Amino acid sequence: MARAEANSAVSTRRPAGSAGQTRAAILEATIEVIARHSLSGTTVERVAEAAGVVAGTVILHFKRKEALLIEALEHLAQEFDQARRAAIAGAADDPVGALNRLIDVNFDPKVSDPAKVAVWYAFWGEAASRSVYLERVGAIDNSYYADLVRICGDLVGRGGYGGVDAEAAAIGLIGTIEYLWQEIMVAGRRFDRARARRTVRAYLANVFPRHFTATME
Amino acid sequence: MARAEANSAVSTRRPAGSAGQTRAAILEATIEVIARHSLSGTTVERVAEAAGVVAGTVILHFKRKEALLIEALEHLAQEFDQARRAAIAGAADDPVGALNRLIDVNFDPKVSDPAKVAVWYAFWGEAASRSVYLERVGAIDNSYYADLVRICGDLVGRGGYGGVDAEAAAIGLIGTIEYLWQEIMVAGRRFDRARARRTVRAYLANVFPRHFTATME
Amino acid sequence: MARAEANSAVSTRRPAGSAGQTRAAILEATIEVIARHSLSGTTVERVAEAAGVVAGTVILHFKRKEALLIEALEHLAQEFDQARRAAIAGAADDPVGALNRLIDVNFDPKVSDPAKVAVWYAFWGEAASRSVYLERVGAIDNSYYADLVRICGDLVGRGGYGGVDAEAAAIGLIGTIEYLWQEIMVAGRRFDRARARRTVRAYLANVFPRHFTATME
Amino acid sequence: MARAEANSAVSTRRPAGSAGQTRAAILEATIEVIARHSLSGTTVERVAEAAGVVAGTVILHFKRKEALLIEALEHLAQEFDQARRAAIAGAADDPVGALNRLIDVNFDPKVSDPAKVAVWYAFWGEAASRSVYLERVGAIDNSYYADLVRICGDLVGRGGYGGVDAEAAAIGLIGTIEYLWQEIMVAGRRFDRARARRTVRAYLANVFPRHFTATME
DNA sequence: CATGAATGAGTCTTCATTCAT
DNA sequence: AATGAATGAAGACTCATTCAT
Repeated sequence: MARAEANSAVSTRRPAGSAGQTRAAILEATIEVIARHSLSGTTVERVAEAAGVVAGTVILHFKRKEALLIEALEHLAQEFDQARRAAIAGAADDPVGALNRLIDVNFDPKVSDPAKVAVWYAFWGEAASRSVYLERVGAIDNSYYADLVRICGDLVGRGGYGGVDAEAAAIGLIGTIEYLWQEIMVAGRRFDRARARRTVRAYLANVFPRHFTATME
Repeated sequence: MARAEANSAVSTRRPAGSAGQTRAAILEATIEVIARHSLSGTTVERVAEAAGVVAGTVILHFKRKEALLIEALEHLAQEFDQARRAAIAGAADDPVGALNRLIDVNFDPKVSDPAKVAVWYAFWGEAASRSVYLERVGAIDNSYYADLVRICGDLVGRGGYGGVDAEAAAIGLIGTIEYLWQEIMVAGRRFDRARARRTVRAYLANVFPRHFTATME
Repeated sequence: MARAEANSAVSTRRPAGSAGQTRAAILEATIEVIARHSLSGTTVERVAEAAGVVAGTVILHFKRKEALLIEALEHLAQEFDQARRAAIAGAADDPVGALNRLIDVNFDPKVSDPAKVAVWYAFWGEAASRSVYLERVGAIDNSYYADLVRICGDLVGRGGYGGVDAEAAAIGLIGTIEYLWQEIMVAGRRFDRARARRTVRAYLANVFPRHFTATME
Repeated sequence: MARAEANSAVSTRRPAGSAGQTRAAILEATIEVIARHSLSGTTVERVAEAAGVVAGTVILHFKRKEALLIEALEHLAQEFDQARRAAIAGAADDPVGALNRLIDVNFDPKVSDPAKVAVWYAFWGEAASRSVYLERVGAIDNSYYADLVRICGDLVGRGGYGGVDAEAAAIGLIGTIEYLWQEIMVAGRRFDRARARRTVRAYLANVFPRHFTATME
């Protein structure tokens, strides 16, 4: 909130050669506004106000509102993707550690910020009728899915869980996390992250009892 | 509705029941339009066109657009709720049968119609910023959750699954179904319902191996 | 000016089933506004105000501003075309009479209304870069040209003007009239129509001395 | 312009003369842009781009867009005026030669460049509602008119064309040329200049048969 | 009950212009 | 002299809603 004012005390506007700063502020403001007003209530004016600029400035930087939304979505998608990818790096040698890190990252306050989660679901809600969104949202979800199936498969194989269906285990894991994310959207700041982590671990303990317990950390 | 047909033959009176018919047509049209254009692209005019009336008529019946949307959501929520409730009726005596019926109903083509699923997620996407939606969507999800926890708890107790966390098992089940519903939204008519049912059963087999197998039916 | 108010004393708006009336009023208003403000100064708002409606109503009837302009142009073009065509009907039998009637019609106050003339040149001014306008404006001018060449050719043949080039005579006639039309645009209400007619006849007398004199009527 | 290149090598001083060069480039670019996009489509940004500068620079040199347009019009008007004046210099002694030179200059590719002609009519189109334009465009047209009437009068007197109305002859000449200029605007590069010259001479031959023939040159 | 015509509040977008650098 | 960033006023168009018929 009130980003643009920061750089200059006297003049209300025009902080000089600061191109990217304004852009970034607008992008951040977009997330805020979508979270508060949903996609259908997101207007260029509201975004501008939240970014401390004027509507024209938003268009100046993003050409069209649609482009702004897509860029905001892409921004978010990449943030999620990178965080998850970092968490499961080296999963081949340590699937259990990878899954634990994945849980942590999914409920890290910075990643699963209520505003970001709300925005994520806002885009999902429009995805069915907007292929542009679907491509972005869908792409990251698909790669996430593939990674998890691989990790669960590893664990099934090496952990001696003969009867366990790795794919179903992975889907159950994703679904469990998603269910809890939906709670974030509803509960906002009151969401209990520790309990959420415990619930996911309880889920994993149900399927892989020799490698997980609900109360680990 | 049956009444309306009765006097369409003689018609000594004004087209009785036509009011209710129009209302229903508009409500149906609303689902169609939201599915195709998302909430932000749903206009009274588009709904009217899909229902074969003019925009004024839509307002005549629902007073405000917002009321129309809420009623459409409520309609959908009740449809889902009733179908699920019917499926798990008598769950106390037969938790396994209840869960199997629940799976079937969740992937019944009438219940999980791509359009309806898309609309459901569209409302979810706006729920964070519209408490009206959240109440409706949230309410049915909560009662659904409570029912499932109870059923899973029953199964854990009676089935001798000592180590299994019933709550986590229920959440995993809901999440698994939800994950597959998202696939419906993406895949539309191409969605493979049989495979979806198998996946959910595989999930249940992972947690309750002595009562479920992936390929049951 | 203030067309719409005429039909209803009490209510400021909504004259009932009067669809075409409003359309016509807007079209007339468009001519007025273009004449006063030129094409680049013609806004939907100004047109609406001149027509006694609101900007949205203009769009309601014409969908897009561009369509309104094109329709206004077409309206004008047809008016000119019909008037001229009527004047030269039966030219085959009486070329001299046809030319005289053509002169009269071209300087008839209703046809060569200063506003209409200004609008005509406004469209000409944009025609070079807007093929839509060019097609309309060009089409009527071409047929006009062809008619005149034919009539002059007749007169050359039957009148015994051996040395006269009919095409050049026709072009000179069109050009003379056009030159005087430009004066209308400049002089507005002060334009001397009688003198204009005399000038054109003087032109014809220069070329066809045995059939025309400057001061005929 | 030559000076600028001279010090581009050493450059002990600031790029002298660059100011005037930029101004000229912007003026030229303005003609280009108006020709391609008409007056209503001419934006400072487009002009700037065509001139290879940014929008701010255009304003820097001309203060206001309106001033730029007026200056461009004045530039054009003077170019036309000078060319025509040069052509009819010495007309008193040789009216026939003056008229022939006038024809040539009017269809000289440099003078009647399609872009320039389009721009000329673009200004005409707005002249009715912009007195600034009317003054400029009107002024040159008036002096042109007066010159031609004088020349034709001379020819009538000295050439023994007793019955010919000099004023009407002059107006017919101007109108003929104008008619052909409109063809330039429509036809662009495909315009047949030789045929145009022939047509004008045919016109003069119609009026002054003993001094002109269509095919002279 | 239903419609067609109209409204007016908003929304996105364009564009001339300003100004610090 | 020139630029890049920003502004703000104005513009076209959308859309929920009103209302006489």
